[in-house]
Amino acid sequence: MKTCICAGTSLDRMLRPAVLTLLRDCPKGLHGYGIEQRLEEFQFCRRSLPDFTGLYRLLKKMEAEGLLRSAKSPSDNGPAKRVYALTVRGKQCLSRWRMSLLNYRDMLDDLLGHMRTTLSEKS
Amino acid sequence: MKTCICAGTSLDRMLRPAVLTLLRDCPKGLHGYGIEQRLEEFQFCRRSLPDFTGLYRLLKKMEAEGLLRSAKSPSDNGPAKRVYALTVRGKQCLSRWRMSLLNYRDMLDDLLGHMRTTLSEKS
DNA sequence: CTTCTCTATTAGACATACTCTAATAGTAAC
DNA sequence: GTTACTATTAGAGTATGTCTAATAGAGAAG
Repeated sequence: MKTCICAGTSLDRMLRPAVLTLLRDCPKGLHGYGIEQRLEEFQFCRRSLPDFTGLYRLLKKMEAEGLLRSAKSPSDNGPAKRVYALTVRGKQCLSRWRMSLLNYRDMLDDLLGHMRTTLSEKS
Repeated sequence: MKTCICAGTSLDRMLRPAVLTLLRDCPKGLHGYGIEQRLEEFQFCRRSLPDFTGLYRLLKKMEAEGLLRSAKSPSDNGPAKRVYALTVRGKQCLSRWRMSLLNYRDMLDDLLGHMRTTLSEKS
């Protein structure tokens, strides 16, 4: 039997702002593999790090959207990396994300309030 | 130009727990159209109510998953309705959702903390 | 009777943001 | 040469939506 979504394996839409935050904190840029590893710092990645494939595709998409720029960079201990860094638009995007996530938190609190409300009314 | 996701139009995964909550509070059951209207009470639906098609499909899926049961019911002022009500598994699912959403809120707070942290370090 | 509005559901096509499986390839240690 | 770590990509599938559009009952307005 499949596990129900209510088990809460992951919450979407947190990866983009997390990537933007990591890159803001690392002006020299980061490559996909390095980003993946640093995502451990975020609580929403504790259960399991996001899928590599998905992350790499997201980075390409964000570059196409003008939020990131990238350059190939040779590596000492492996194949060449593609290093991503924030653009000006990426920085603007990050600050808008902060407003949106605050709003999301309010929505979550509201929903949790609805869920609790009638539970206590029933008791 | 398309608007960026950072604008925060909506947050996924809130519809299922909201539907379960509405049905918990209405033991006689509700039909799709009625659920749609009551969703206005939830803050995450303020901007725009979810699409009818999506809601009806969700209800069918949740019934197939054993979370809801349904029955046809004639209507005074329109075509017959399909009235949905919670099953025991649906109630269990709802209480697990509460735990998951509390966890989501912690993850969101953590992410917001990361976003703020280095902003203040920079100033 | 026709048209409009409100009620009520369904179908098809698309978008987004993931996941899982798998392949490819460089470097270094053993 | 096999294993381990680094690094990226491709293909298929899933979950959760959106938009457009069709169908259909019932009551009111003209």
